[in-house]
Amino acid sequence: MIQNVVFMGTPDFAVDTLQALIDSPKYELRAVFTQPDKERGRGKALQMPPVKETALAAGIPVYQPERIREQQWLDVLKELRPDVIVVVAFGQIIPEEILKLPPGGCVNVHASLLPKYRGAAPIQWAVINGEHESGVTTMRMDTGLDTGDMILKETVTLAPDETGGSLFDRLSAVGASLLIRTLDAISDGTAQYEKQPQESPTPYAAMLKKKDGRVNWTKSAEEIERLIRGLNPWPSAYTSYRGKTLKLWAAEASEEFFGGADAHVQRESETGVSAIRAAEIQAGVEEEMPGTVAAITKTSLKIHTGKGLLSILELQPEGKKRMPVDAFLRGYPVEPGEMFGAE
RNA sequence: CGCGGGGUGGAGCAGUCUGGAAGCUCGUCGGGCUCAUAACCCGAAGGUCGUAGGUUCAAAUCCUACUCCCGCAA
Repeated sequence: MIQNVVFMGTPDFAVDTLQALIDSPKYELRAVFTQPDKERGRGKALQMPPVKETALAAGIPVYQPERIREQQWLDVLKELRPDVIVVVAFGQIIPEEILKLPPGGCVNVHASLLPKYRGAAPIQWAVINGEHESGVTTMRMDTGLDTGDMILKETVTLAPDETGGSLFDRLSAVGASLLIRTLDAISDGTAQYEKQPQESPTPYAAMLKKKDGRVNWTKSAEEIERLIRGLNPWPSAYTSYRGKTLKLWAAEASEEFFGGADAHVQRESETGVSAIRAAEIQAGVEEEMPGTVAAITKTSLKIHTGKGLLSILELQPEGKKRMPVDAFLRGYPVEPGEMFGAE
């Protein structure tokens, strides 16, 4: 039987789950732990984490430890006497003493089908890697990173045009309901704990850095397209054009080729990319280099990649708003053979 | 006071430095051509040049303040 709950979380993803707890009549939310306010935005103004805003609006006490592992916070938690601690994207490693404190344990909501995509950015990486399905897993935390015993799981199917943002929203909602069901199961003693395998079948889903969004044009058009979707809306994929940053918001891989390029495609599939590429370089066919403009019409812009053409659909020049590609082409006369991503 | 770019007909841009008739590529509307078109030809409408004030014979352009949008950084 559990009643008293303490919540730990920080970003948007945690808000749906927090709200579900606030709305739940069965559980009493004793306190919310979140990261300290940080300087954000252009003005350098101090801004509170989304979780804090939601908690304050609901009148829940908020604690913002700089370091949760310090003794004082353990003391605070002991006094709160939580039956269970719910952790959703908190952003700090929780020490073992706290993990062991609540009788019901520390329950984590993770946005992937564990053991796949352990780490801080499972949503984006699932899209980037072209997964056809992903989901949310709840688990009882242990000292490893996302390695605890799994309790409940819910699968969602990824749409062909799924973006990091759209999947984020869906999994956020799924996570909220899954957590409540998980608490119910723990509370009435029906929860089943399933051990995870030691090894994850996927690479660790590391926190995304701005730099991860830089497009490597030697990758295939499909891979680049997935990167653009996975990093939309944050941190966004980008390249450079005429010395300025150019964000890419939407694109599609295109098998379409033009004019004499058809011959190259045929040969590429038979003899391999590198041989053809070498021959082309030798022949001075620079417009075939990855990153160069392959074809332009009034409403489309196709760029050579390591494999196939990438048709840009929506982009955003530095200092401008995002715009569809046809609008971009009206004001920025792109030349065939011009290079993207050159610096 | 973190750094920087920008606000010009419906869209995207040029023009600002070197003040002197509002421009380009599109879109829209009307007409023509075509089997056909996000094609081509002819014609038209549509703008307080972000706001307020200042300098000047004259301001999109120079000066001041304000406001909104965006990129970087965090």
